[in-house]
Amino acid sequence: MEFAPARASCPDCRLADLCLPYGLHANEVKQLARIVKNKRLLKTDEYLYVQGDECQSLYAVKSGSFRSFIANSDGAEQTIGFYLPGELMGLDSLQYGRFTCSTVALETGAVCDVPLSRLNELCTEIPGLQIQMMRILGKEIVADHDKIVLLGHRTAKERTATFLLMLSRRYGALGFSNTAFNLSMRRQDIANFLGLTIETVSRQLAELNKQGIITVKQRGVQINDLDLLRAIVEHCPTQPLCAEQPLS
Amino acid sequence: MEFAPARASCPDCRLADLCLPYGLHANEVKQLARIVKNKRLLKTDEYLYVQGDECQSLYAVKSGSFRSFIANSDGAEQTIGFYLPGELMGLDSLQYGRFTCSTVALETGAVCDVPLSRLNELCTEIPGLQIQMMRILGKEIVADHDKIVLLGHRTAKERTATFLLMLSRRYGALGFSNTAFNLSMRRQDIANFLGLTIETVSRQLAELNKQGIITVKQRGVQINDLDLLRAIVEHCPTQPLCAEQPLS
DNA sequence: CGTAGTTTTGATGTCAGTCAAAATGTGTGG
DNA sequence: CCACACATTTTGACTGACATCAAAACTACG
Repeated sequence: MEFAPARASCPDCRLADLCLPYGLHANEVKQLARIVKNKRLLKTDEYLYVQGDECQSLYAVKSGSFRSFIANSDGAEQTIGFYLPGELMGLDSLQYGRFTCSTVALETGAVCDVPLSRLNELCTEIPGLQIQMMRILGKEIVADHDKIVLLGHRTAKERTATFLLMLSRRYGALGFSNTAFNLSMRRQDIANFLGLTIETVSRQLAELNKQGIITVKQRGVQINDLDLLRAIVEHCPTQPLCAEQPLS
Repeated sequence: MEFAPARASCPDCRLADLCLPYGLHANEVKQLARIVKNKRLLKTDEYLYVQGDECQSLYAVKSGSFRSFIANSDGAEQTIGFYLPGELMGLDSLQYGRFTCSTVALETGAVCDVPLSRLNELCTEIPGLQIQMMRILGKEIVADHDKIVLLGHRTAKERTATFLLMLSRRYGALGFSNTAFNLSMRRQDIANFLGLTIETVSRQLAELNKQGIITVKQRGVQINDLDLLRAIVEHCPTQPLCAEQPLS
């Protein structure tokens, strides 16, 4: 999903209010922009970083979408999450300075490279930036908690519906349609993320399609009845994956 | 689990190197100690805070243990995690300033109250404290990722073994035995955390007991063969719930 | 148009959930 | 110290949702 020209710097970036600059004054945003370097371009299936790599920078999604996952010694993967424009990747590295998961591009995309040492320095100079980092980290934690709830005691149907609502909300927050979008990930990625098999995901999507709640055709998804979809996850916590709301 | 006198302040606290003061100079620890107030005592089943409450403070476990969970409108719960001494609770509130989960004492315990506004101020004054906050937040995220892996594609036996290893590691890091300990949570809490039922957890523990790998008697657990227990989770990511290692 | 990758559909098996009851533990008052 | 009530844990029999295995249909790309 193309959103903003990859060359646009923080002060001109349409994603600024969803990203690190949120809440900063114009001159502070300029300071931040000075440390952000090398807007890196990635092709489909290209790795942004690999589990175990030393972390020099965090990465903000400029365009495209990404998948992060943890692999075990057998090569078996667990998808941890998907990243859309405006979201910050690599926060898991803050503990030891190494990435604990790998991140790969689901489609052609671009990221902003935010050097960690410079970011830490700037956080002491700009209190608002430190606050915003805390907000973003809190958001990541809440999103992860929502995933724990998702995987804990949900049926295949509830998981599938929750997944669609999660994307709907996030696309909407980005200014796109929240009822019609293309999935950038394969069925295998969705299934793995939801703790299911591709067959089960396929069957659940087929049934939602048959009931008329959604219309699926390969990667294309149209939500025909958001309320019915929400009703499926009704007996869910507070709100489905609420961490995807814009910061406010 | 009693660990240190509840009245001990940061500079004298045995948990300091597992908690916020890690990596700070003596005078910085004193500054931190000045903002930490009201060491609060809680009895079994007493709530520390409730989902939706406005967050004024983060809480560090001084003694005892705690369970945090998310409840939905039906009252159904998903346990998000357990907290042992030295761990910081309430990090999920950093996004919007409200707790997104509830936290309850599993036994008599004490917490240190760390006012959030003062902590933020101090983070700009003491760069090392800001770094340590980032480390703690990164640790929380990695721990949550491990839980996602745990719930994603694991069998009941693997989940149960992982749970025991997780506690073993954390008790060990605290200076206690990593092979003999008492569970402070009920079977219901374990089952809920692992995305299983109490019957299944009971059966899995019974089988591990029958195989001689562990000896369970109600709340008491003795691990007779750590390697066999690890072998059960062998085909797992990197290391089981590695986020529970001490910061180093 | 042909090959490889992805998704869908169908038939069967199994692990964990559900229902039910017994066993064990915990606390209270006499 | 015992008796009783209540909560927690264990054990057993049965069921069901999702996984597994297998093959067909669809898509994409050279």
